[in-house]
Amino acid sequence: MTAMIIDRSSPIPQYFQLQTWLIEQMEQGVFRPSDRIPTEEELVRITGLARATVRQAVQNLTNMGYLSRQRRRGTFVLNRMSDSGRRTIVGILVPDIRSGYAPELARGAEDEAARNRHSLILCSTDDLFVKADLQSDRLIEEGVNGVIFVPTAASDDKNLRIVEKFTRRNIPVVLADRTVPGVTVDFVTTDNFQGAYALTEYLVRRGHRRIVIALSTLFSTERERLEGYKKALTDMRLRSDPSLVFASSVPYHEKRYMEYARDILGHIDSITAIFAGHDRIAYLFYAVAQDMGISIPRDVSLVGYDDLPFTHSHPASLTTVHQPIYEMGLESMKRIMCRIRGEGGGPHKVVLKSHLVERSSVLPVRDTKGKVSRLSLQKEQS
Amino acid sequence: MTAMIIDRSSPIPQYFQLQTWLIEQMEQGVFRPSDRIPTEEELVRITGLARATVRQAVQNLTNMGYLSRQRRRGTFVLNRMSDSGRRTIVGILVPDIRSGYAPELARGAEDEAARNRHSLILCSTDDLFVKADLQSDRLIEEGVNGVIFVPTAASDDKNLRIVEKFTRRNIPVVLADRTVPGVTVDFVTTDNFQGAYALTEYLVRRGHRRIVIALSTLFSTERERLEGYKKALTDMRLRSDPSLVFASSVPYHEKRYMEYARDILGHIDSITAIFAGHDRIAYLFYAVAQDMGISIPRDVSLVGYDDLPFTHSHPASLTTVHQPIYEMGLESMKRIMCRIRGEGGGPHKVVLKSHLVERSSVLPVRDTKGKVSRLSLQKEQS
DNA sequence: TGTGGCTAATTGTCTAGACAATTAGCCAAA
DNA sequence: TTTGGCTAATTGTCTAGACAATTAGCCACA
Repeated sequence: MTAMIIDRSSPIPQYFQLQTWLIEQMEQGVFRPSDRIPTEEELVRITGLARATVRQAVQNLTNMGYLSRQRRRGTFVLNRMSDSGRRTIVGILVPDIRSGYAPELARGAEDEAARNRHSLILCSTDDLFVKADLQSDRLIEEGVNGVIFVPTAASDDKNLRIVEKFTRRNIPVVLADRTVPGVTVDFVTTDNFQGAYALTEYLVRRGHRRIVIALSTLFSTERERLEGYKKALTDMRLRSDPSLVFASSVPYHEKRYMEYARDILGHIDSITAIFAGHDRIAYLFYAVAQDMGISIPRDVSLVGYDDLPFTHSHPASLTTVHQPIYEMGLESMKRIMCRIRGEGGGPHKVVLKSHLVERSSVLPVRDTKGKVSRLSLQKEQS
Repeated sequence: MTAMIIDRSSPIPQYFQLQTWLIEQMEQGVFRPSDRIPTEEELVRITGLARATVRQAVQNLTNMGYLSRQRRRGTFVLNRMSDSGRRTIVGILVPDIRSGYAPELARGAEDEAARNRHSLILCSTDDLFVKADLQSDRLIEEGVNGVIFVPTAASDDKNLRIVEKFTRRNIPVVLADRTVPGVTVDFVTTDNFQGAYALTEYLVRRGHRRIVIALSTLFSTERERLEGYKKALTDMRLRSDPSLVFASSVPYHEKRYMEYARDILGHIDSITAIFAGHDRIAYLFYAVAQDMGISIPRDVSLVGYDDLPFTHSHPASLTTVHQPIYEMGLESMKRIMCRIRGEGGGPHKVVLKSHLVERSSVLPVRDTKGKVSRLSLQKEQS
């Protein structure tokens, strides 16, 4: 006979014990999808319980979607995998679905979600804490199973509060792109330090010595890029001049950053290259330069960061660092799904590789601004 | 005493009769949210049923979310309204969240949804019927309350099938931007005919006579634009030359359309302006023209349609027609919400106004240019 | 071959009870 | 005031049965 299924002395209700046993049998493949399980009468014989008790257990499992009952035919195991997998909803909190890399990120997450019959709820935060806060309440009400969160431009503290709102409710969170110091959840980013290092190195090797960097220090990504820039300079025996660092403490804002650009391009005599914190900033430089009658790259070289999609079709093609944003969305969703499936363990850190894309916004230095370029000029002349 | 609640001779199960009665009491406000309903024992007295039967009824209602039970305290009526009102989810099916106006559209829909505590599930179809079909199945499984659908590049028939899938299940659908002939649901679009008419008129008034139009006839929007273009020409006493109409039957595809562009720009002598079916096509013309050493607008004028966001920052600023895409998303969501709230009536047709945005991709034609080109064309033909 | 009715298996509905577990609220003791 | 225990109310669990409804599959009959 079967081993004792029901422990009558246990404080756990007997119908519940039977339920658990039935689920176990299904999970271990003893009862497989579309199999018929024992009839109520048989279960009464097997367990020694009253039929009403057996019935309670079976009825519950039916309500929970494990079983399906048909008069006269019996009770059958449903394929719950596909069913429970289907009801998964993941929220994605991005600054603005219209701008930057958000569309690419969302699409990566969406594709991975679709592959697994999950759905993606879209939330734009406009990089504001208040909006993120409201949106996260809504997601919680909606009963999402997980969240992909691009931290806002607010303080670390506030971002942390958002994350905790979810984790307190056992809703897994993955930070995408930007991270928050002190956070204990999974995150997926790219190697911003390495990328910026390579980009700076690229400029220096082409004779650039006075490279302005313009970005916001509000985000971990741009902070890392700044560090990469500094490290590359010191590694190449160049002092990183603080007057060349335009580190704003406000997030990207077209009007505002346009003024920075105007300011920087106003001192064009003292610089040879501009490292824009990301492509949108770079395009602002293009626009402002055109206004001011400055030619890129003839008068000054420019590099960006991100490799946003329209970079390709843009007639003035920008040398930049390609970030695998789509893959970042994909990986974020993969991590969320692992967590939803119940994977434990400390926070995972996924760092994706980015790579330099050489286009035509950088020229080697040819004038009297740098020693190396003077040498190369002499060579060309001779 | 209360009227007879249970009809013991009815074939309707008695627990079910009790259930129905309880729901009625709640809906009629006899038992109101957070009220305590009679205890099982009291219900036994009232109905004359066995406690197990009463229990079955109450338990079912608990499972269905009508009631909440607490040991020793009693059974309480839940506020089901707020619960079901909040659970509104709307799906949005766009070609690709990364491209064209999809981000703007999604954001409009999202903002309107957020204002009403609704959520938006994002689905990209890649303009393919098969994907749209799969995604719509998923949305139905997810139990969405409404759908915003941008018809795919597939046949009208297939798009209709997608729409019907939802309507058969009483899920309201709004078509956004593109419509499908013969469809009987609400739709929101812009006045493509008027916009194209105005744009063509604008070109003609600047002396352009030979205006190539390049677009796909797959979508209602572009078909309407083509009609607007033709009407404007005939209204201005110009014959619309079929050889100037490049109407492709395939959807936008970079490589493919690049060849069209190359082809058209190869015959630049016989034309003075190009009307690109939408901005992305226009940007292809920029790129190809640059390749071929052709200057826009000096050698040929160019107009687009849509006014995609990056139009602004693009250094070669395109004269185009601004479509209120954000508002389109907003209005689509508003219509869906009306339908979800149960508003009846025939299909609503919302047409938003677009307007011409004059930038610098068009130059007036000097008389000689028109004449010369006409002559050269005649030579070629003879 | 098809048809209609019978039978037995199975789940669905229901009764009449018993005892268990939880806990709000009261009351007495510290 | 706080603490701890008691009590009664209420839902939770369980038994042992009965009859109802549905229907797959068989069998007999046309």
